[in-house]
Amino acid sequence: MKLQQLRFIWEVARHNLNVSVTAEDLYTSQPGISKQIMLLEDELGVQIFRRSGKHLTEITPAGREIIEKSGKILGEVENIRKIAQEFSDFSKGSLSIATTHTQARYALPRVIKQFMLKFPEVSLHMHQGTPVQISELASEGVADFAIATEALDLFENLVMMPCYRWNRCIVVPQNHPLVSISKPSLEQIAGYPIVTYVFGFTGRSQLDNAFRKAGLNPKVVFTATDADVIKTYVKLGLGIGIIARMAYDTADDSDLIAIDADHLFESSTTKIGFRRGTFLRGYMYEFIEGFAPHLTRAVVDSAVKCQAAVEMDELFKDIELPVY
Amino acid sequence: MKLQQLRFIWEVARHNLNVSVTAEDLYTSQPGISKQIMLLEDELGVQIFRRSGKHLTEITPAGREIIEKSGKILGEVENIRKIAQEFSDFSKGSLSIATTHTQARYALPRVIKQFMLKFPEVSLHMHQGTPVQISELASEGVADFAIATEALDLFENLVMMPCYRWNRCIVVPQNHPLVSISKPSLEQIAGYPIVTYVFGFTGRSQLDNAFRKAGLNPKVVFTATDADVIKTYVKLGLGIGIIARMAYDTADDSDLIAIDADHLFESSTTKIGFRRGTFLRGYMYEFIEGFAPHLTRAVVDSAVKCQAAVEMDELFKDIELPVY
DNA sequence: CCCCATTACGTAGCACGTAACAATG
DNA sequence: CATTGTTACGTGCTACGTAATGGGG
Repeated sequence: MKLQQLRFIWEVARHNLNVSVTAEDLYTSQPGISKQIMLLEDELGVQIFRRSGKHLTEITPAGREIIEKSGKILGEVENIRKIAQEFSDFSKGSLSIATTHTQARYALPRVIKQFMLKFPEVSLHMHQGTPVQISELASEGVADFAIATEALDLFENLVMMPCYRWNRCIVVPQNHPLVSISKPSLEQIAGYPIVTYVFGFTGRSQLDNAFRKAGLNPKVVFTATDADVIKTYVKLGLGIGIIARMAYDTADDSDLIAIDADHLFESSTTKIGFRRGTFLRGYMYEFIEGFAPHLTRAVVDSAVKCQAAVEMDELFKDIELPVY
Repeated sequence: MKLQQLRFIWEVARHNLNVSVTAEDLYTSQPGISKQIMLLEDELGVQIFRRSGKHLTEITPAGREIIEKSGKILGEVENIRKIAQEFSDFSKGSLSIATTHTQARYALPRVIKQFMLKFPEVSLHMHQGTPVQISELASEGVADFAIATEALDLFENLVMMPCYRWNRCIVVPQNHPLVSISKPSLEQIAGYPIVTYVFGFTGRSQLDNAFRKAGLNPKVVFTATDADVIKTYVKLGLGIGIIARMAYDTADDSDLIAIDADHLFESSTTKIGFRRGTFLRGYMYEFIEGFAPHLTRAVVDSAVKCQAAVEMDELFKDIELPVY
């Protein structure tokens, strides 16, 4: 049994059992992978993949378990690499963050800038995607951290911790009738065409909940995954926008008026998550703390130890989250 | 990074940093190991072992963590092997049990015999040793199971479950004055020279506790690790014996009289333990259940999931243990 | 002075790449 | 017929064993 054989079966499983694209992705030859897989199956005496003719069709039950263990092993191998680097040069390394447009555009710049100043030798990588993609990246160990408001809790093997709470604002063109109302109601808002986030993004579910509870069915005329696009279409007069408050910039968006909507919607919580069992470099702890000051190294270490969601709740019940 | 490199550093750590004996133990050459270790250190950019001249003197902090992770990896590799074998032929495999003389001689024979009948193709290996050695063997994955009454809870990474409770009896030669007393007291017993187990074996600690609580300091004239030796010396008239009741055989020991001692000592509990995170073959579950009928597959699986000792207690609080 | 790790060196095995082949949809 | 996995084959690397070297206690 070789580590690469384990990597190969794991990667092939990850690539929908397509050996060719796996090979391309790993910068190696397709027959090489094929052969190593067969050698492994031979050594173990079990089929890992079922074949029909010249296609891998599915993973056998044995294969499923073997691949799962392989994933653990590869994770630990990665940990060893990180440990070694941490001890040989704690200031050098890499940090890859998977996140949504909203976070990347509005919440992270300040933190990232500080981080880069403090750790100039750490190379930073940002992956952007949907909340689900983001979680997947972290859960597979491709990204060190996932930062998002939704979907993070779908993945069992992610340790995730609350970072900050935030709420929405309504953005309208300057001459809009809503401007004159100090605290608009849900009903009043639902009277206008709405431009907001796509479902599954940036707390969209909380937004839908509020309207549903009030028995309202507002007309959402346009959705986008990011506030920049939403604002653009609000400026075009397509409707009123509902976006995260941090996405409203007084300077850049001077032709739009923001109206607080704290009284209308439940606040949402943005979380940071990483794969359970990952070794965290020193600078990773510092990044987390830079992003969410209450997440000190000690708190993070405690969070890692939590198994059940209940324990996690217990841990954070006395901690005041920052609010934006 | 190669799996064998990880195995090498792990084994060297296990062998008190002596590369030569490690090589011998692994049936390979000493320079081979040396070189692979250096290659690994080179690749990782960290020293794993500290050297003074030509000796490995200690493990570096980085090495400590790396070796720990390597242990996990090697364990998972072992699991993959077991999984593969389970799926390719569930009736074939091996089972190695580490236990004390007492268990091997009195508790296990019946179970082992049944097991061998049911799984003739599983090769059985018994390791005998002190409770501490036994626990070590299981904790390192050399043995699949540890069965003992003492010391098992010293190892954090062992899942251990109670199997049965038992108590002691006093064995005396036929003409001994104690024979005429129906329920002797601790004081009466302490009046005679005592022959019993060595400290750390077969519930010896419980025995000491009972005397200490009663403010007695009996004269222990001879100790042994097993009941056979104890009985032999009792027969020689060296003193009265205190042994596990199951170690008294009506037929073989007809020249000795056994006196129940349930009323004098707390009962002891014999436990079975295995390394946390180990894949258990089907026949392993069956072995456990054969030994302790309440430890069904479901119960064992629940026990594996327990993290804290409290959860484990909770799990077993309603289960009636067999008593011998 | 013995023990033990490192260095030197030769070889056998194997992982990997290229090219040809076969099967599937 | 395009896509994809397997077989065939050659080669360069490397793990491993033997032998020689050097440091410590």
